[in-house]
Amino acid sequence: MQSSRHHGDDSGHSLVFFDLETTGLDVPTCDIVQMSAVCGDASFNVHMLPRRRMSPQASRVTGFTVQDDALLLHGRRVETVSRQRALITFVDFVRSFSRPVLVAHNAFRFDAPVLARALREFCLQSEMEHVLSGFLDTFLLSKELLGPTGIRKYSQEYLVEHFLKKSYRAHNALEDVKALQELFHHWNPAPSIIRRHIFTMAQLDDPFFALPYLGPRHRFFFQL
DNA sequence: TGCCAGGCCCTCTTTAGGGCCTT
Repeated sequence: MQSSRHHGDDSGHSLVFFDLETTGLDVPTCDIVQMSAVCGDASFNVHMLPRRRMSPQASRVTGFTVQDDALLLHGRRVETVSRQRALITFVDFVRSFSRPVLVAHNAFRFDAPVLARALREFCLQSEMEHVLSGFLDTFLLSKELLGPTGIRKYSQEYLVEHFLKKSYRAHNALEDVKALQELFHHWNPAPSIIRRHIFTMAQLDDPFFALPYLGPRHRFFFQL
């Protein structure tokens, strides 16, 4: 039975902001090294040792390196849990909320498919699908929400600086999710816009699902 | 050892190229 914890929007969804730090940007092959989430005051944060080496670019951006089978953050060892344990506890965290939606910046292209692949490896995808109402991509949502305002840059770091007038430790997953939650509450988008941008894990593998995210030209084409 | 993507969008476009977003 699910708990009734609810920190969400007016449509009854709990918005669980999440972020992954990984060994690189290659969605089909990268490994997760940090997984963080926040929903209201509840937070989740685990580190895990990657199987593949960190790309130099990812190390430079995140500060994570691997040395002697230990994960280091800016040269300091951080505690890790097994990848399976990390994913099981994450599913449990998500399960503790009412009608949870996992929210991330660029979730559709990056965080959601990387998470789905990791869950699939440990046969946890169907369990997560059962628990989860869907994903929400704040990158795509912000384009619709802010496009008419003339904003031309949609990186999370820029949006946080622009709207919240502050900088933060970007690329630390826990700091990223806290900033994203604050940014989202600052925007306070209408439930209708939120609902329009929610997608399920199954839809990640559905080529036709890309339709709602296609640009005006494509949308016009399909309306013909 | 050494290096690393992909798909959409925009425009000085469509016989293309470059930028963005995530690490």
